[in-house]
Amino acid sequence: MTYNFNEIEKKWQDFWAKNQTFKAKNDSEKPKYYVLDMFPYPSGAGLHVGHPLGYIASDIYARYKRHKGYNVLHPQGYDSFGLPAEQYAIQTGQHPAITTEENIKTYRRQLDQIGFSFDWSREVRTSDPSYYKWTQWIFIQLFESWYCKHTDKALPISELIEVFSKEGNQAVEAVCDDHVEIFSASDWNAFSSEKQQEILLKYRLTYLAETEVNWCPALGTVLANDEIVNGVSERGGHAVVRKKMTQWSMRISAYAERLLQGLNDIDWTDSLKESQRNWIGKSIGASVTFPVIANEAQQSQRIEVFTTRPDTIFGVSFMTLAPEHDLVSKIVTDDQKEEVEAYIKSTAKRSERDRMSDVKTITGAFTGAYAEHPFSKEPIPIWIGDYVLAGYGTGAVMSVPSGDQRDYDFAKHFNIPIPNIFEGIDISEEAYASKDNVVIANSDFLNGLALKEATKKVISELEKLGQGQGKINYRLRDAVFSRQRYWGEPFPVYYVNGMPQMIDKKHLPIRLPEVEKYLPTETGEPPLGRADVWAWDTKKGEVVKNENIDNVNVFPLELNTMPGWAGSSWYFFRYMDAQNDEVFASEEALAYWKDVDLYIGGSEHATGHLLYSRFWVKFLKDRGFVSVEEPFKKLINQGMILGTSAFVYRVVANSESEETERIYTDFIVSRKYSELILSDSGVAEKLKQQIRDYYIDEKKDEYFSKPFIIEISPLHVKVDYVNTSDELNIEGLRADKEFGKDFRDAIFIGENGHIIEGDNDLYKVGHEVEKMSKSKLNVVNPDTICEQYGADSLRMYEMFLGPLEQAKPWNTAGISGVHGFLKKLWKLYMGDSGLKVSNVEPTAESLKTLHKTIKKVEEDIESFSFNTSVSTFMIAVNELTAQKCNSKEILEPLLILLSPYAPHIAEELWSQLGHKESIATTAFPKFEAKYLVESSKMYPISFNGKAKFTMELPMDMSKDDIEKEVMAHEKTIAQLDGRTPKKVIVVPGKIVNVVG
RNA sequence: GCUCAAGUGGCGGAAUUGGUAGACGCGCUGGAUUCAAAAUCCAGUUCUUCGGAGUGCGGGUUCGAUUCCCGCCUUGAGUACCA
Repeated sequence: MTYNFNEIEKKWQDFWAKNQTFKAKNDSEKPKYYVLDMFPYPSGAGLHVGHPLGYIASDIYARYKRHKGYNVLHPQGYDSFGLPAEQYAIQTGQHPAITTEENIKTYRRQLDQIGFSFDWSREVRTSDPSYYKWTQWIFIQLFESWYCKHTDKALPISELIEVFSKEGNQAVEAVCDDHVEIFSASDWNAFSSEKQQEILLKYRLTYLAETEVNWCPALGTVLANDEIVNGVSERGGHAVVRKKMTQWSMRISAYAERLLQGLNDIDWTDSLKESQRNWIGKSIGASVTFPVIANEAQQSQRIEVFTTRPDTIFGVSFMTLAPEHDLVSKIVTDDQKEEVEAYIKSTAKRSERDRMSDVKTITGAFTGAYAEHPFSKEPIPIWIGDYVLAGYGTGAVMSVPSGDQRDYDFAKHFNIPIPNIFEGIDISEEAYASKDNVVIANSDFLNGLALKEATKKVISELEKLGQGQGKINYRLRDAVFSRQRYWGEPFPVYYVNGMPQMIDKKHLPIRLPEVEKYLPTETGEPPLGRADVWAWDTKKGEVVKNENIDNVNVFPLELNTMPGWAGSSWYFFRYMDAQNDEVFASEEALAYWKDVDLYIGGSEHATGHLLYSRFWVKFLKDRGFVSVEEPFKKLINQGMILGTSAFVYRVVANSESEETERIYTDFIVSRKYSELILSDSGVAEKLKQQIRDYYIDEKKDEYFSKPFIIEISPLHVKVDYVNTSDELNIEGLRADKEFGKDFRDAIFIGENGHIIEGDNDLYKVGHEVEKMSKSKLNVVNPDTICEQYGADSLRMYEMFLGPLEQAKPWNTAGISGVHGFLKKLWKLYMGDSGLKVSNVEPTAESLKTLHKTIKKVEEDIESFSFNTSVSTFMIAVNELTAQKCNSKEILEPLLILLSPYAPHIAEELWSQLGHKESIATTAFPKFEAKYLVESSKMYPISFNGKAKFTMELPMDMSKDDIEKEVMAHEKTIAQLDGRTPKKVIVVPGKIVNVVG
């Protein structure tokens, strides 16, 4: 009987599905364990071998935990709202729901064929109304909450309204918009409803406000900070500009400190925690107010700045405002007006990207106005400059050129004085930005103080003046929550007199309306502006036709949709109770499953999904909907699997006289030959002649008759046409549907310089390790691998490649190793005539092999070192084969060890051994140390730390006896060559080292 | 610039309470089997001037360092005028 993996794998996948082997129970006596993979977005391209890496690792762990007696929740679903499906819809007119459905089918088929132990009865899709009903519900909860600083948690907005109506807002300590007006209870009660709603928006955890946003014209939508990479959109790489728009925002800044502190209690990698810490960006300093010196035409104004170095306040020689700062237009003098306006115009034109890529050019303008120094009362010129960001702090800085390099450069450029306030520090070349060895000078009452004391002193003096206090600032900004797109969750919001109103929870879900096109309207409204049935009837409690809008009972609905991270910020709770229609998950389910014990996914979600999820969970906890503070107890980032790209080398002729005149020839040379051409002029001449001869009858002949230089242009080719020896399948390449036509006329020159006709020469490709992607033509499809080697081989090979967290290149050739191992394993159990396993007593040797394997595999799984257990299995099978072991007592437990890694073959052999039940919940074998006890040890004998030979000595031999034995050994005498050793180190059970 | 991670054969990688560096696999070489091929099996495979040398480089601690300490270099990832 041979190992027919295709048949076996299909058989067991069907068995698991039919018997619901992996269905998790919500009421179990067993301890719970929740293993989760990051939500996949079902893209049209399907899976490549890089995608399942994390899924395989989590599946191994989930299966292992079942063997260890846990009730395991291991679900899967789809983050199915998103940009790619919508972009495709725009191009083809196809409804995104249809493409999404098709893509999900492909994903499901691909996932199934790898043999994952998912509980599919709990599948969720973010684009499913029964799911986004609860996303909308959470949004409403956020709207109906505010953040109380006093209790440090979110509270219902009704409690805030009660306080307002009883005592106004003077005593309220809330996280809210800056500059909220102070009012009394009687003021509040006298306000109109609109006014009250306007005020409440400044307190709500999700609020509508005009904010400066990142607008991406190409995608027609705003983007959150984490959706922008290097100044361009993460998806598609389009330009992003700054724009003021009215948008929904999430007051995540309220949770900055808790998000930061919570990192200390979770088991995540340091690098991931570090990125979140940087993203939150806590800095401790002071806020300082500088009055603007008023001239007769202007009202008195104040500039508030944030600084981390209040101790350097006497070093301030100018102030700088961001060009967008509100105050600029109010303080600019008539003389400077023209210059300032011109400067603002020129900076507004620069995109975010330009501004970032060009940090060296110093630009700015003087406003003509002056501020007054809090202590010296000296006038300080106020400048504007785009090195000051409107979005950070207050958008204004007190510039201390002696202590900050950017201020220093700005001052040098505009000839502003640079007063030195550091004792014994030379600042003639650069600023002294270090916080070490600071002694303040030329600073009145701060003279002679070190940083810490000076900071303390200056803050207390500022407080006395009422011009400042200690302050903590966070870089974390409130997150923009509106997207001007179609394929996302609709907001459960309608507008009365321009004020947003929540639709009552009982009417949820508010379903996405139909539109005829997925583009913005002609007037620039989002795609939902095209819907005809998109108005809210408050009487009927349903969505009705727009024509019914009367602004009395029927009102317009919100036209924006929610961003991709809305649905993914809470999905892990839905898996606990996926079918519930009454609540997002029942109390019992939430109480049983609590949180995710193990979360595996990519590090690209560090500052997006993983931060937003933590924020929503903290909020849900504050409001009593869940009991956990953090969603993901342990998190592992799997490393990327890189692709091995293949290159052919096209010959390019470049005119000797005019360097820009390049012609791509039809000649494509092999790897080795391409190097030869560049290094050996003789070979190059020969090729030139071949090219001239070839084009002799063509128009290009004229070009090639003149002298030209040969260059080589590497070109990606599909890795599908390259075999394990790097040889290119030329005929296959020419027949390729997509790229074949590019090579139909190509002339291939092989390794030995011959034009390839038949098998007279070989064409070899070059290769390079790059990210696996469609555009680099280096994707390897798991379907092909499963077909040729089987899912078990794929699973084991993905693990065998290297440590889970590290990036590593894929090389299909290497899979023969693990595939050969599985065949060898099969042969250990199955002979030509069937099962070879019997009830014979195992040998001590076999028991030792088994137990050291149990020990190692268990340790490896616990430490997520899956690559080393694959080696361990190989060693075990090699040893047992050599021992000719066919004892059931050995081979049966071995299958349980293997089953998390290669579940199909394990199930098959398990049933061959006579079991009727699945191997999935069989108890993990128990390691027994007694089988590993050794009576002797092969001691390595070292001389000055270098091992020279080994000696077998009893384990229980004393140190002295070992030394005597070693010294008496003939090889020792030969090594020493008559010398007397200074010292002999004997470490029993380890090593002997002879020194001297 | 800052933060984090990582540098070991031709390749993926193994070994860290400091104790025989290169497990396991790929590839390669030779052999067996075969008419031949595939498959399978066996042997070898860090370099070497055969003394030794050797885990990115230079120091240090130690009887002994891939492992610990100090200083550099390189690569990758993230972040970036954050006051």
